[in-house]
Amino acid sequence: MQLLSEQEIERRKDREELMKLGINPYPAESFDINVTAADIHQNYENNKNDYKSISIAGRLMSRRIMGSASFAEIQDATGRLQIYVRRDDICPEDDANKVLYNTVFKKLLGIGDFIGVKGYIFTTQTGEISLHVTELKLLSKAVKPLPVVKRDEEGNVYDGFTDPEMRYRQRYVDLTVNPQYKDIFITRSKIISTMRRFFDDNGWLEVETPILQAVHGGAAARPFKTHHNTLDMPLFLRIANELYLKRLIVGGFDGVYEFGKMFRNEGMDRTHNPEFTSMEIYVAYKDYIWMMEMVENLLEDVTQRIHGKTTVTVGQNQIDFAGPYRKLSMYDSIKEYTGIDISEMNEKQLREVCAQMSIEVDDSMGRGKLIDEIFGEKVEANLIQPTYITDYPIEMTPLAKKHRSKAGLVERFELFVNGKEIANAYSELNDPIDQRERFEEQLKLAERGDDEAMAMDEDFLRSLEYGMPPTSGLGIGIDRLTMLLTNQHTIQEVLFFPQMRPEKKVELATDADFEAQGIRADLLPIIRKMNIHTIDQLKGFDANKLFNDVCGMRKKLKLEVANPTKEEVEGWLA
RNA sequence: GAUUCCGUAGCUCAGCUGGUAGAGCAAUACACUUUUAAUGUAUGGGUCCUGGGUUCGAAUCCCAGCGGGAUCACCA
Repeated sequence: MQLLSEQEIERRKDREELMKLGINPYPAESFDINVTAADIHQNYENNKNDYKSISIAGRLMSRRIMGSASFAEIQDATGRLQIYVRRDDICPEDDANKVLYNTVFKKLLGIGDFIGVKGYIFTTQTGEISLHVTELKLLSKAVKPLPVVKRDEEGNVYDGFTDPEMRYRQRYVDLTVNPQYKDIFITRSKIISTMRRFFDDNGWLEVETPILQAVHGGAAARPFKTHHNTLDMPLFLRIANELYLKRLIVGGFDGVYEFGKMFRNEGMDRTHNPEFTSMEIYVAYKDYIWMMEMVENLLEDVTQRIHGKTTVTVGQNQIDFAGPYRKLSMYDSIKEYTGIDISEMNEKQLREVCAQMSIEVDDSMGRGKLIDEIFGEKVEANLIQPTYITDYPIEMTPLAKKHRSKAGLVERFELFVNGKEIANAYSELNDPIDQRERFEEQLKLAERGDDEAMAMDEDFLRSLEYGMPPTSGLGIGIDRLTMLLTNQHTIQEVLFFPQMRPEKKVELATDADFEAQGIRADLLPIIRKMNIHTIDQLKGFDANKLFNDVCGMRKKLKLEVANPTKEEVEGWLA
């Protein structure tokens, strides 16, 4: 049971009328098309002979009716095409009433309906490439009115469909009336397909690893918890897939990668969605130095493919993805942007530095976390052009190998672009004894109250004990990368269906529900008109008031039905 | 989670210090054979987010709730 607006009722009537005329508003058979709107606009001028017998389908997006001829626009997946519909061209000569034009096209079709049309392309007097329609067929009737977004020749938008809530909740409407947003998703798809091809060309294998994990490892984050009935055990939605991909390197693959959803049970805002897409890749016999060059080649390839060049405009900035990128160690970056050398400082001294800079810290933070806070506060936002920050303190990074020459550091880099982290990579830790100690350090942090500290994964340790070759690993957040390359500043714009709170749905009572309460069917229009749509609303009334109001509304609506008796109304509320 | 702004017709939005809700587009009806966001004339369309409170009277003021945006905190 749903409440319908005037226009929705009207369109449902149109649907019925079409059926009465013997026209199926939802025909089953396919409608063959031989051209797209974009093709016509690009190629008609130079190949006019090729456009004399075309068949195209799309959604009716506007109509301008002038008596026995009309202009309208249809929109297919590639864009819009104006169509010219003339009564005597689409109606059979023996139909005196010209039903297809006068009734079907003018009255029973509306904006949003899908139609298929055949005819020939011509150019109107005002110079618009248009389709002169000789055949018209309804393909699907829309019973909800589409918002009408208008644009003039300068591209100014009138009556835009702009409310973010409606755009995200009803993405299908957004994509229909704001087709420019499709480009974001097309680019997103190209980013992924370009990366996939790049990896495949190198002989690395695309793999899939478990999303349901008994131990959630590989990252510092709070997980979603679920339960498996047959096993009667808790399972977690993965927060990372790193430990599984490394098991595959142990198993003998030279290179494995996975594009996949990760799930983190944390805050939501314009850069965080509870599920997000990550790409992780692990390549054997390589280190993080090698990985830097690989990332440069990868991002050059991706930006070339989507923009035809390596420079991308993001907000006010022009960012160049051609390598090599600037490299700066974590300590040097802090020195550069704060003037303070923290490389030799212990936890206590770091706390003092944080206090000086009025950076908020708490007791659960160890040395690594404190450095990360300083970096996040003072350095990160300054890294506009692609910059590798390298050589992180060991405390921050339990899965990376100790630095080959610098004590207390690990071989890790993060790539920062436009002030945001885009990629994270290590020379992977493959010493099982060292790895166990690092996990134990994490457990100590957990005891101090760090609820994101990593859990011990015994099976992963066992795999390392069998031996993992030296390996370099990389993770890239696909949503964030897409935001960057499409110049969007919210993650919701690069996700088709960002997570939203559920829409509140009021359970409306049906006519039968009201009749079950003893209300006569002929009184129902009165009840509805009084905006009583649930049994609870009805029962909230005082019998006297309800009796008076119903009789009053009957009079107001001038309905030819008998008033209920006072006893009748009391019966409804019983 | 905190702060703040917002929620009015299918869509985009007005609505002043409280007095029975307005416009444009869309819809409906009539006229119109080459129009370009926008032809003309007429008509219909509302749970002013929900629930309380103040008041003779609430879209408007107050409180609570729901949903969303923005900023901040945490996280990728």
